[in-house]
Amino acid sequence: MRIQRRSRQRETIMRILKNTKSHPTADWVYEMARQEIPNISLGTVYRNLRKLSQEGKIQKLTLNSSFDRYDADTSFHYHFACRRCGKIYDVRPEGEVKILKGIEKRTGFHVEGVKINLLGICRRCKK
Amino acid sequence: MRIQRRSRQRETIMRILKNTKSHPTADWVYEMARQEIPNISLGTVYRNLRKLSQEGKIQKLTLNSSFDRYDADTSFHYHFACRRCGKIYDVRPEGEVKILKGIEKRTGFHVEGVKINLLGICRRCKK
DNA sequence: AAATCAATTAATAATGGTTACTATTATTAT
DNA sequence: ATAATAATAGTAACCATTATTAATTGATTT
Repeated sequence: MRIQRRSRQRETIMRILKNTKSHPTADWVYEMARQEIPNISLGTVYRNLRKLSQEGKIQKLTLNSSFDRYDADTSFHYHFACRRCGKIYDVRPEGEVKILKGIEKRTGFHVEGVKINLLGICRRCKK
Repeated sequence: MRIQRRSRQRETIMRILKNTKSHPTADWVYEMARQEIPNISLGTVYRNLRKLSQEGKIQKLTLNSSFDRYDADTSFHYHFACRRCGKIYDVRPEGEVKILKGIEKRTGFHVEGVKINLLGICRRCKK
């Protein structure tokens, strides 16, 4: 496609994603979008999530192999999945960014992207 | 199942995985196993890969969302996927292990597992 | 404002990796 | 050898995602 055209569906999907921190699945976005656009198609949700992800406006998360999640926060951060409650938490990086330089130096690879996924028990479930 | 029983199929799958560094897919393991056991079933491959993974004898990698890969090296290390040639490289950790302590300290989470997946261009493809 | 044209959509079929099912076979203990 | 049951082969089902297609819609041009 040459020209980007606006559509109510895509803008709704983008707004839904921006207004949540829950790292939702495509199906969750679909259900939310249906409350505004009852006859929106699931394929439309997937197509726009893919498009937005390719444009770098959102981030696609592949935490487990069963389904993908989406995140409107495109800044560099990690994701922590609680094994008990299933919630996905954001983890802000602190000094970890410089490890990438070390990896590049000793491997000779050009590192373009890093995904750091943590699994464990969140603070709330520990109690 | 209560008692673990031996099977030629599972032992073949385990040996195939141990003898490669290519982080193969289930289908690749299936094709290799068929050279020894021509009528082995793809379901058997999947079932045993899952079982071996649950027992901690192998590692399941979820690099992208389309299919899983398997690794008989269960030691802690990262994976680098070359965007051009598609090869998966192992990256040995150096000082990075201590970042987990920092993450645990500042989040209060109990971190049980970490997956670090890198994407970029490998040294060979850079030339 | 009407016409135009391609991007976008809704609806649905298809895809592909993985899992479940079931009758049969194989392994281990007795 | 027999009994008990784990494991298998073959196949169907599952399910998230993608592709297809005719219809619609949004921006641009006349």
